Amino acid sequence: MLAWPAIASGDHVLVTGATGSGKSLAAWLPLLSRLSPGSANTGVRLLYVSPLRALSRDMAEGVEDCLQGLASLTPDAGAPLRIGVRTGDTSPSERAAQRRCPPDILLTTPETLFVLLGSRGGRNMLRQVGGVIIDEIHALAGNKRGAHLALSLERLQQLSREPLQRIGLSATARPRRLVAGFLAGAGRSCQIVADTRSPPPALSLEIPDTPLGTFAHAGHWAFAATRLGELGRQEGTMLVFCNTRAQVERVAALLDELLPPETLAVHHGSVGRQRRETVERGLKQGSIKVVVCSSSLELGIDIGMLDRVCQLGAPRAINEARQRAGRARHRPGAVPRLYAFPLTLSDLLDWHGLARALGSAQIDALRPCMAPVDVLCQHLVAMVAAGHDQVSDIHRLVSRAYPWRKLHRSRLDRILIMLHDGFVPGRETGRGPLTRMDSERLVAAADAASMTLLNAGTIPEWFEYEVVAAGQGQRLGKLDEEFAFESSPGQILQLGGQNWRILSVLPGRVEVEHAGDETPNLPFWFGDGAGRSAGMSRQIAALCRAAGRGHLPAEQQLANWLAESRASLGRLPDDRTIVLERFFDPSGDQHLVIHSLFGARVNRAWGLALRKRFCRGFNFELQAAATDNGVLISLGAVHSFDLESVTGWLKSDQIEDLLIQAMLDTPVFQTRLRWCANTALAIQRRDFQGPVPPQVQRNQIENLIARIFPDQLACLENLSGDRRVPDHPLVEQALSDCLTEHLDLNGLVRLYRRLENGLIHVHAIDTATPSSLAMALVHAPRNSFLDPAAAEERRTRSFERHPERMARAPARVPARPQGPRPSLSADRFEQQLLAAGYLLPVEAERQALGGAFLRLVRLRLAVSLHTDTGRCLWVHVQRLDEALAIWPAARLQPLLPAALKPPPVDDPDEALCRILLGRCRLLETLETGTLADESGLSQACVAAALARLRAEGILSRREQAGKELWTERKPATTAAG
DNA sequence: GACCTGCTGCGGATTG
Repeated sequence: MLAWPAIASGDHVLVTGATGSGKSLAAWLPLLSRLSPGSANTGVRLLYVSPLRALSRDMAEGVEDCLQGLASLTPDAGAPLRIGVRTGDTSPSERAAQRRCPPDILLTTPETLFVLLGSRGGRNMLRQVGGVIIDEIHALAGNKRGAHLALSLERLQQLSREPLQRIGLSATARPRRLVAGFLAGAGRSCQIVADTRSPPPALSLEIPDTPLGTFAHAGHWAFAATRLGELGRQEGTMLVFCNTRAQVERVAALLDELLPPETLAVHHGSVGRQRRETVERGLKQGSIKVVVCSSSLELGIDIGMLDRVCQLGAPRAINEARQRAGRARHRPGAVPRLYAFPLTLSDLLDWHGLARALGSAQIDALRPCMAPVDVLCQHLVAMVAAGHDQVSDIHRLVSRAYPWRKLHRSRLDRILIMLHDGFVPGRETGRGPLTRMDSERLVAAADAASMTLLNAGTIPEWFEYEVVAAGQGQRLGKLDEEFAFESSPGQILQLGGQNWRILSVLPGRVEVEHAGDETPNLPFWFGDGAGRSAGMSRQIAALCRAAGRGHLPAEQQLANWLAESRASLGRLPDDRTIVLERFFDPSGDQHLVIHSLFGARVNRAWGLALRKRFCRGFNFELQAAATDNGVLISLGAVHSFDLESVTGWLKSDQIEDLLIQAMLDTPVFQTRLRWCANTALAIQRRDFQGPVPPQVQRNQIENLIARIFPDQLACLENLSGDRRVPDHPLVEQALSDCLTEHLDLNGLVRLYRRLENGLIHVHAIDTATPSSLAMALVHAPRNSFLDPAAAEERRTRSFERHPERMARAPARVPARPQGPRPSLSADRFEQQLLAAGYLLPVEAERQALGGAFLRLVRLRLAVSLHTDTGRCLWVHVQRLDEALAIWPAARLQPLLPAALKPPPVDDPDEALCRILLGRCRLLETLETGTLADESGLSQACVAAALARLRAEGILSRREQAGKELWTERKPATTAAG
């Protein structure tokens, strides 16, 4: 194994390799062999940090076995090495024992390491540490949790009397240099040992008999359940991954009847810990055969060797697919197999993108997490409380941590001033200082140390209701605050695959009892959706580009769908193409879809920025939604714009400012600010009494906002122009989190630069009915909405309410004039004349209707209109008001009595639009030059009216042989599926 | 008519 010499050399080493490649052993063995057994025990010498408590626990057992194996080889080696696990689960008595007599090897989590560094006893334990293993480092390197760990490692390095060797383990780590830099710290070198021999997982696509569509039908679900039941009844164990907790519960309910009793279980983040551990044990021992789970069983904890892994829908990232597939046949050399259950056409496309990525060994790149202020605050308070009192020493230490390698001293000073001010400059209110400057020395507040220990870590808090079994007090799981709030006693709910009857809903707590087989409600949880990864999006876009060039996938349904989409849009969106599609709904509202395959974080940013721009341009709050495949903007009928100009409304250098203003209006900003304030210790999540209740924390965040950011809570009517964002490190951090985590600002700016440089092509098309790609956005789920309007208030709902033809006011519906009725043929001619606006004599003669016209003239229902440019047009008197507005100098023949001659309408532009629309309906296709010529109007005048009709979505334009052709768009129907 | 956002973490030191 290549890792051994690298680790034995004493360098920092990053070891990457597929799950089951033996990289754990490769890291542990050289380090264990170096620890001399039986030496005087003075402290921990080898530290292991994993992102999961359960992983540390499992690993301790594995290392114990390994040590016993080594001991049997060298029986006279003296006292065995002692192993300890320290996490939040460790009992107080065990903690005390570890302090008195530290183990040689300690396995822990990043948060507990921070806590240990924050106490005198913990620091004493850690002074001898010479090596640290960071497991599953990819789960930490790109986020605040990892940045937090990076500072802990620097503090550990300074504490330890030994040079600290760092070993990182990862299944997937890219960019490797970033992860290696993160592991070693600034200015230190790191060897990289990569095992690239892992075979790509095999995919089994499980496609239902009924064709897939935009949505999953009941039949598709039934197919998936039946097939999962078949697979589940086979020999061996099986995992079924779903993308949401709600979906896990739903699948479990469907599978329940298809599998032998007691062999099915549920595992996700809102199932109680005790139940989850029971499920993990049952799976490992084989008593439970099928577990339906969310990503809670994705990372490395030991659940034994699984025979089959299934995925409902499609994973949202390449690494996710790889990790999940790796759960099957978890042993070296075996090819993992993943049973894929696409439920929609878009899932099918995703799986083909994933197959490309897996086949070509692509993995998702981590995004670096740079210098988060809130994380630094937490460490600064802990460091000062632990006795660091010189700013220059602290600056030196902090800037060795990779995320802060560029930290400027003035920036650090500013943050220390904020802590000195108790987060609110120049105010007596708020909490007092956590640390203060006392004649060149830093001094911590009396409660600073305990605050850091009680509020360690960066994982944000979702205010959830605890579900508790009445009487026994057993914690069964958690419910979303909103779901719990809407629940009432007597209702049945399903949680963890079991049914519970609600007995009472108390603040923060729902008491339940077992509820047998009654039909339950399925809970919902509002989480944060990361969206599809950039790497996976690129694969899908590349696949679409190939399809656009005729290289359609072999899978027939997918090929048909892509071909059909290309036919209706004219082009498929891909990595170099954005397609703009506009259509009307049956009530006449306009909708714009930007087909952009760059993923939900880019599209969310795009939608919000456009929404802000529209809002300013039209003074109109419009509805919008964003998914991984596009943006939907719903407008009223009144707003007209040129479709091609849409991308030009934003400029790459204005996007950031627009998005800042857009984000300030959303609840996401307040939540992110609360998370930052929690991490920075500005607002405590826990105190000596236990968790601080949600309503108290919410009040505190409002108070904090009122002091540092009064504009944010001000009445909107008192504000004009942009809101001024205060110069406050926590506000800056919260905004940065909004723009780079919730949204992908940089991704959108890069996309816009490519648009502006012509590297991305824009294709615009007006469609009569939404394309099937657009239908996915028309029916987008509520988690994709970018505005506060509720699901029942969406403009897109008119597609469900009005299956009949698109309602568009006809150009004119004239009342029948009084008087003698003409003959039948004359009647038909009269209708045509009314509808057409005007007819050319040659057109009427061609139909031998000259006689019909003369009869109408005799009845004083029609006239010839001679324009001042010498054209002759036949016009019905009912439309003479419009005609005279357009041709005010025209001469009528025969002359009409004044009483019969109407005054011209007020709006000649509108009149021309109506007349031209009539011509268009008569002739089906119009050409600009011909129209100008026959009417005697200037080409510019005609073109302006046609453009207006197009902007309103009534006409569509195409070019043919250098000519501009116009047709009326067909009415929309409710195309679905 | 359907589809309806993942997971991970969490006192110490002393007294009675």
